[in-house]
Amino acid sequence: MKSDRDRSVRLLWEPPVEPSRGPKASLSQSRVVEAAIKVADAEGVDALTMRRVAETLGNTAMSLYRHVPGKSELLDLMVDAVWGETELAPKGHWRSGLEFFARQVWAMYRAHPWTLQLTASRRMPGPKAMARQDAAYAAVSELGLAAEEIVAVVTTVSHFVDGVGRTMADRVQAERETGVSEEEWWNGREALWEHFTPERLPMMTHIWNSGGFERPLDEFEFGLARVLDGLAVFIESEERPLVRPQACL
Amino acid sequence: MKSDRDRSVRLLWEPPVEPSRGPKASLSQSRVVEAAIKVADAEGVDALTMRRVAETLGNTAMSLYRHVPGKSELLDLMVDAVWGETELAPKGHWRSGLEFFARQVWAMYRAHPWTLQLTASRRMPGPKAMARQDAAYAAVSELGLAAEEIVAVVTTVSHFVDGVGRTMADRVQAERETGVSEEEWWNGREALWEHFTPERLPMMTHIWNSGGFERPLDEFEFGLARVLDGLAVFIESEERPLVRPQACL
DNA sequence: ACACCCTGCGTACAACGTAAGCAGTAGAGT
DNA sequence: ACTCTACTGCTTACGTTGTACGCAGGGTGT
Repeated sequence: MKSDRDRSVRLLWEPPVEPSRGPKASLSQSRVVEAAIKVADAEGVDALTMRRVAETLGNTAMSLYRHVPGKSELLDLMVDAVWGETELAPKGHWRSGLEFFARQVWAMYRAHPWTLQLTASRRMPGPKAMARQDAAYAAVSELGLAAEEIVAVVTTVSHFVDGVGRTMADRVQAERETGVSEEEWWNGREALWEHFTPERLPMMTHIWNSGGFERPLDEFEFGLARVLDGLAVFIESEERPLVRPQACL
Repeated sequence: MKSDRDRSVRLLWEPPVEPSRGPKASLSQSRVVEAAIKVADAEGVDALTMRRVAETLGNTAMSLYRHVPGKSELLDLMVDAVWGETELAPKGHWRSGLEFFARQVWAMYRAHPWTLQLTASRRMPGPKAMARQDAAYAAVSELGLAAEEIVAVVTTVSHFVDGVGRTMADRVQAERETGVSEEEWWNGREALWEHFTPERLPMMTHIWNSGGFERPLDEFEFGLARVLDGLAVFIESEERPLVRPQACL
């Protein structure tokens, strides 16, 4: 149990050592991870099976277990690998730093939506994900905030980006699974629209008639600007309103 | 294909009709949905199998298929049922209305975290979820916003709440699966803490040493206040900065 | 009384992750 | 050169999932 998770830590934080004895491996850990990421990118998280990954490498499922302890650890490695693709924010104003952070995470989510469909909790954090997190905290480190306020500010941005990302990821997955675009799909739901009466759903029919659903604002851009505005109110206020610790769960 | 989804629509929006012929059913659709929600609440989304739901009802897996077309439709029904537990906001100031909306959704997520672990896209929306959505739009309907701005404002709040909710849901699931609390689990990761050096992760070690991780601010309360502040800046500004439509995906 | 449409359920199948074990290979030690 | 042994890729098999199929029997309308 304990050793399992510690193996994950070693897997993520320490470079794999090549054995000196025995036949050379035709695969390697990094090649397995790379192939798995390609499969997830191209075919979605549901297609990410050990058999499918092995197939793209010209091997059988069980051969992967020579390089990766199990699927869970493979996911840990995949997630940290894609975090490595993001850039760290340059020094500057807190707002541009947080915005940079948000845009990097958003870009990562768009390139690899499957990361959002994996359970995040208790996933062993790797060095690249941690470096990214550290850089985000650094962006708001010189404003005289208390440590827990620094955490709260970055967390707020993260939660918003996660929220938009999840919606986007679900959409991408649905489009791939059905082969039907979002718009086409909803257009085909006549049976649903029949229930959209002004009596039942006054606001939604009004918005619909005004075209508010057809020409939506960019969810990420709009929301990010608002969230940063809200953080600015907090950060730049004279007397900061302190929200004190409280049971959260 | 098409008829499948239309059946979902009928399932959700039209009350089920009792057949007049044949033996009385010992189960009913609502009893199946109720039992499924209980299982998901108590044992998590992974335990939500047809066999397990049937077991709690004293039946076998296949007997459920007399009342529900498949697992996907059962999930549709479960999600709409829990939306029905939330209250609609009373009329009032936009901010209190949006806050009420956010708190209702948050309460629902806390009571039924599994809703966040289901893929949301293309899940057939039911009447109760729609009523809730309509009420949220109504909260900001009298501010002179354009239709697409109304949508964007509510969407921003939703994304934030979804983000916090997801994190919470993952945490709950992990605690149930492992039987180990979040704190205990991280405390047991000595192998991980060895890599937390000030050179590698300066901000995180600083925050750690300042106790910023031990006494965190309430993620939901802090973030919600910031998001609403940011929306206030937008809503109450003289000349509203218009973010025009743009490719989002 | 008959036909028919219900009911619940047993069996079966194709995925999935992965435990166990096996034959072959190539560097290390002598 | 020879053996030992760590290491390779792979086969087989198991338990769990959603659910298609079809059957025996029950209750209602005619």
